[in-house]
Amino acid sequence: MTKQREAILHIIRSGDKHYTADELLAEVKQVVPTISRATVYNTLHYLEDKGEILRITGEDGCDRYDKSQLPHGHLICKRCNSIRDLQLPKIAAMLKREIGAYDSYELKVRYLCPTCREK
Amino acid sequence: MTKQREAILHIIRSGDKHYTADELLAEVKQVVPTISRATVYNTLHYLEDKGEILRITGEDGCDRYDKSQLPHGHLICKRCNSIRDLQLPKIAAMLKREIGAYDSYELKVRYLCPTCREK
DNA sequence: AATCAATTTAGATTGAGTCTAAAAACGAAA
DNA sequence: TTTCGTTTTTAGACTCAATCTAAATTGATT
Repeated sequence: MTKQREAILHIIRSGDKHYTADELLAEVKQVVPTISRATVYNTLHYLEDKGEILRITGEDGCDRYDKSQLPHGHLICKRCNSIRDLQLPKIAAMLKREIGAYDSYELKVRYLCPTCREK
Repeated sequence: MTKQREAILHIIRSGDKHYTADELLAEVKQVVPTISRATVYNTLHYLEDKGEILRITGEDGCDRYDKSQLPHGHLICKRCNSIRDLQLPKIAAMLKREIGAYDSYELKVRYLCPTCREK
């Protein structure tokens, strides 16, 4: 585990933020200033393959990353594109009942987040 | 309704294929050879706003379009990437109960399709 | 220390999707 | 049908997240 990968994983694991690759790049640079964009993507793919993190394909055309390994859905604000985790324990049982065997699911719900609703 | 929009909507509505913008462009050119890429995107956004079609954000970085207006999920084969519609009537009620107000949802389930399972 | 494999780096490249400004098509009203 | 204003289409330039490349660096093993 190189210091670059260590730093990226540490940032993703601390807090509940769902980072884009560019946001991560900016953060990691404070720890490893010479890090390049390619390394961030490289590391994200590596961690995704290992099952350490989860990729969320965004509707605004850029992916975000989630620290959680547990299956869950996402609430995505239609105004600011912020993401919040959404636990729906009954989904898994429902899918198993309706489909039978499956590997994983991805559930994205578009809504207006509390912050944007106030404006 | 212009002939370009008519043609695009007709292609989407005939069959169960989930087209990408580029696939649609190629198809529509056989009917309206002068059509441009911008018109395809323009029309897809127009139809999406009107609720005539549904956009599916793909994990491979390009969107696909679904003729159905009714909210539903998608079964995506992990081997051949084929897409099948998945009707789960109980989802909407569950989401409303858990979240409250929301705009739309997108549910993608990775699985092994019957055809690939045989091999 | 020497060597080979894995990783990082900077910058170029790709490609789906967007933007722009001019041309064309459309619709209403006289 | 002509006129006039609005909407749509068109070709091509542009954007930007993500990928690719090839050279440099780092790491691990003996």
